[in-house]
Amino acid sequence: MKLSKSTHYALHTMLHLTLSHAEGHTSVSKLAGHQQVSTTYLSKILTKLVKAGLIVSVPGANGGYKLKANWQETTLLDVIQAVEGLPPIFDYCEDHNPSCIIQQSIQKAEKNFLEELGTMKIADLAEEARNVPHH
Amino acid sequence: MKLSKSTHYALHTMLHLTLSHAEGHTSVSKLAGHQQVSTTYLSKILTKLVKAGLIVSVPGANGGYKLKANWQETTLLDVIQAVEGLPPIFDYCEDHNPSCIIQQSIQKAEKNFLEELGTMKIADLAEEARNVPHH
DNA sequence: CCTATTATAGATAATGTGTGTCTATAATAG
DNA sequence: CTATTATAGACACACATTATCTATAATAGG
Ligand code: SF4
Ligand code: SF4
Repeated sequence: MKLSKSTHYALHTMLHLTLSHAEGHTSVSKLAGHQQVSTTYLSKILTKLVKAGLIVSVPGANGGYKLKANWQETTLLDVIQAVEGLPPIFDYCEDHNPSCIIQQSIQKAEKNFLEELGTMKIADLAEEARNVPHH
Repeated sequence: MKLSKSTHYALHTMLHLTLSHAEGHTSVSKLAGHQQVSTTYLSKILTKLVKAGLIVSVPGANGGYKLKANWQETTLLDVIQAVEGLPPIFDYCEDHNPSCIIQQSIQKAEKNFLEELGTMKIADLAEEARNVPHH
């Protein structure tokens, strides 16, 4: 029961891209500079965000990454699922008995958890982060 | 982001012990017989439940496991935390910046998730399971 | 064009965790 | 005393995560 280190990198990158959105593209080397992660490893994670449609990439000189068109709508859930794939939290159960009370109970809690993450917009977090020192 | 297979075994065992609570102790070999798991492996998981105080063990002939005294209060959260340890879902963050907005947001959702699991009593699940075919 | 820059993709390795087995020990009932 | 049962430790295995290295493709600018 955890969120991976990769997800942590992705969330920080999304927060940074949102805060510096007006400045155009940002290269992976600059994005990695804000965290303790290599450029090659971070680039693999960012490619997942690109394929999920959360950010846009431009190769070549002066290229890099920027947020997608309607970036204001992106939520924590979008980023988490882009990196980790679709859940499920209750890993072992392969849905082979829909009437099972254990499965039902955990999936109910899981659903609420994901829905709450789906209401948390990166743009809102960035707005709050402007007012607070960050490391 | 997942719950382990061991947790699955633990939940099924707790459900079974609750359903057959009137019958006294049950040996690990019988409990393992209801699932596809070896006795030695399941016994390690059950020992965690014993140390967490959720069940009681008696060694020796005619020994086995039974639920603790006020077994009606045990929740899904109790079982999960007994097996997996205390969370955290957001693994990488070691609490080193309480003002971080990412940490705050995820911990808020996590707190609600755990609280919901804390309201789900095994005894209630067992009561519902009596009315439904189970595999 | 040519070159520097940048993203992408593949192969590969290191690490850690979950899963599982085997064996030995301790405790209890009869 | 013996059979039964829980507990504990050592160990092995599979798998996912993390990470590095290298090669390739695409773009900007001269
Ligand atoms: S018994 Fe229930 S929880 Fe276990 S695998 Fe089947 S459906 Fe899932
Ligand atoms: S920056 Fe925030 S989320 Fe990342 S490790 Fe620090 S406190 Fe945790």
